[in-house]
Order: sequence, then C-alpha cells, then structure tokens
Amino acid sequence: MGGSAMRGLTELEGCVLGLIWELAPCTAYTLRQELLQSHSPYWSGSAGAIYPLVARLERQRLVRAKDRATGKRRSKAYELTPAGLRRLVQWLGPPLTDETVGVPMDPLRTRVRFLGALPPASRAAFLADAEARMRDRLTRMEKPSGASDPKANLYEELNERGAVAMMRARLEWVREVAAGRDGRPR
Amino acid sequence: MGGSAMRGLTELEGCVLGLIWELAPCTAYTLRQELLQSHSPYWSGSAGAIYPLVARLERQRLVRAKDRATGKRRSKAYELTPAGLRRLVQWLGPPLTDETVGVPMDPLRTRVRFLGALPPASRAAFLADAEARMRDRLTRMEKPSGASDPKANLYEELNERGAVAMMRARLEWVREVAAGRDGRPR
DNA sequence: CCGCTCATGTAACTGGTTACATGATTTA
DNA sequence: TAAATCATGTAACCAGTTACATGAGCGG
Repeated sequence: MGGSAMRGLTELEGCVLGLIWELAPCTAYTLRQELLQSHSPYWSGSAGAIYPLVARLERQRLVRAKDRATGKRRSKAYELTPAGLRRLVQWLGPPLTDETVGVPMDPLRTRVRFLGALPPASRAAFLADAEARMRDRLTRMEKPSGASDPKANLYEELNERGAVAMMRARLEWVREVAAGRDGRPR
Repeated sequence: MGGSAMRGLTELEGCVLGLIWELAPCTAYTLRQELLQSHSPYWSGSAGAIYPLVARLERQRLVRAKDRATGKRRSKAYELTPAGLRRLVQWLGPPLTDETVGVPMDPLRTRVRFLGALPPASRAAFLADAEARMRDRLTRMEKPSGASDPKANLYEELNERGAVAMMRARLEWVREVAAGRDGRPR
C-alpha cells in the first residue's frame, strides 16, 4: 500500500509536513514565508524547493489541497491527510536515529578545527568576530519574546529556547577557545 | 587569474582543504577515512563525493598531487599549493558569514517543534529515547580522551570539546523539555 | 497607469548520495 | 588460493539552489 516504495522523508519534507499540520489549511506561499522568516534559515525557502516538494507530497497523498480561488486568483490550501499525519508521526519518532541525536554539523566548529592554518593575528580576529556576531545574534533572539508574539504553541517556544541555549553554549565555547588557548589544566 | 570564476567553497570542500593542509601529503583514501571515522559523520565520506571533489580542487590548482606509485599500485598524495592555502585562509575567515555563526540546523530541535503532533504518551517516549541516546553518546565521546590519542593538535582538541559542549547543552535542554513542559515561570 | 507585493510555478545546474566496477595487496 | 581490505574511480540519481517567467490584485 502507499504507491511508491515509501522512502524516508528528507529533513525539509518532514519539516514542511509539520508546518502544514500546524498551519492547515495553508498555501505553499505561507510555508515559504514561514521558512524565510524563521531566524534560522538553513533552508532558502525558495520557490524552487517548496512547490515541487508539496507537489510530491500531494502525489503521495500525504497532503490534499482545497482549491479556493478568490476571484481570478488561483490558490491551493493544503492540509494533512490521515496518511500524512501517520507519516509525520513516524518521521518524528520514536525511535530516533543516530543522525537525529548525534552532534549536529556546525560550520563554526569546523573552521575552528583548522584555525592553526591562520596566522596568529588572524586567529584572534576570527575569534573576536565570532564572539561579537554571536552576542549580537543572541540579544536579537532573546529580546522580541517580550510581548510581541505570545508564542502560539508550547513546542514552538521550547524549540526557540533550544536555539537560544545552543547559541549560549556555542558562545561560551568560543570564549573558552579565545581566552585560554591554553585552558586545559595540562 | 585563477581560472574559473572562483565561486565560494562548499562546506565539504573547505573541510577537505583543511584536512589536506593538516595531513599533507595524503591520499584521497586517507581523507575518506578521516571523514568516516570522525564521530560526527554528517558527511558520508563516500568515494563518490571525495574523488570528484579532489579532482575539482586539483583542476583549480588549489591542490597538487605527487604521484607516488609503490610497485604496481597507483597512488596520488595531495598537498596544498600556495593558492590553496590562501583559499583555505580566506574560507576560514574573518570575516565570518551569518551562515557560519548563526544557529546551526538540528534535526532533534526541528522534531521537538512538532512534538504536539504526537499522542502524549509518545511524547514522553520520544524525550526518554532522546535523553538516553544522547547520554550514551556523551559518555562515549568523553571517555576515549583518557590516554589513547594525545590529540595531535590543539584546535582538533578544542573542536572536540566544542562538540561535547554542544551535546551537553542539548541534553540539558531536552531534560528541561521533558521535566517541565510547564517550566516557564508563567 | 505604474510599480509593488501576492502567488504559483518552471528550467538549468550542482554537490552529494548510493551502488557499482576494477584491480592490487595483504592475511587466513 | 580464497577472502578481506586497500585504493581509485564511474554512473545514475536526487533534493535543493539560483534565476527566470507569468499573471492577479492593490496602493500611489
């Protein structure tokens, strides 16, 4: 059952499925905005990614579209099918994969690994730049939670707190790298 | 100068360039092993990725190969050219891009965002699974540093400490999510 | 009416993936 | 000598990228 061999969802597919679950009924355009406005844009949210993706999901019957054209404007509003919800649930886990729980990739950490290739002066500049930018980002992440958006759902809030926690830990680590490049007790 | 329009390096290209700088002279095979054995394998280290990549680097003269065939076995050992080193340095930064310093993608965090789609019982199971696996990973990351490998260079060590720090912070966050889904003071 | 944003897509490309192919060298 | 591993690659595929195309609705 289920048409085409059911290979695993990509990260973006899972994420979009989740967004549709959250925002249904919603258009592909809305999904794009959500991805673009997310202040952690590892995905471009480009049209070239989203439209083919939702088309894929629709072909697999994980998603269905209510055609609601206003005037002469075509517009498709998507929502999960029962199969789509099952698929989302299965994608979420448990069980979790090693890929999911393992150390996530971090371009900054990768670069630090090769800091030895920079002339010493540049190393200091590198770390100073990193620290400054991260502090900046952190403040911008922590502030707007004041009163602007009451954070629709709990898990979105927790997700965001996770992002902040990661940035804090990363910042602290960079400081450690900068301060004691000697740091370790011996 | 510099042949082909010099577009930016991909993350993997930068990383491989760094590895060649570190291990030169070394073969493509060695690079693969390094990527495979790294206990954070976001890259497959597949032959299909590495060989074309180093060929690319060689065509751009960022890398040159000393042909050293032992017996009847062909073998190319790569090292950075001066241009390659310049390129590596430039890739490392400063200045850093937002992409580099920004919140890195984290599949676990993404999933937590949509935890609401799971039946409550599964939510608990999800979080328990996550915590268990992460604790397991952490212990395995912290242990072997005992005496086995004296950690060749400082920055490799710092890189690894960064990975551990990230995992710790993530674990703590997951605990927070699990313990107080009420957590916040209001 | 001009230009901007809304909204939906297509086309060409590309970097990385799995899977396969090939042969040399080492080990059981 | 058979099996495993070393070592170097190629071929087909695929998801996501940038860039472009098209047209409706709206504010000035």
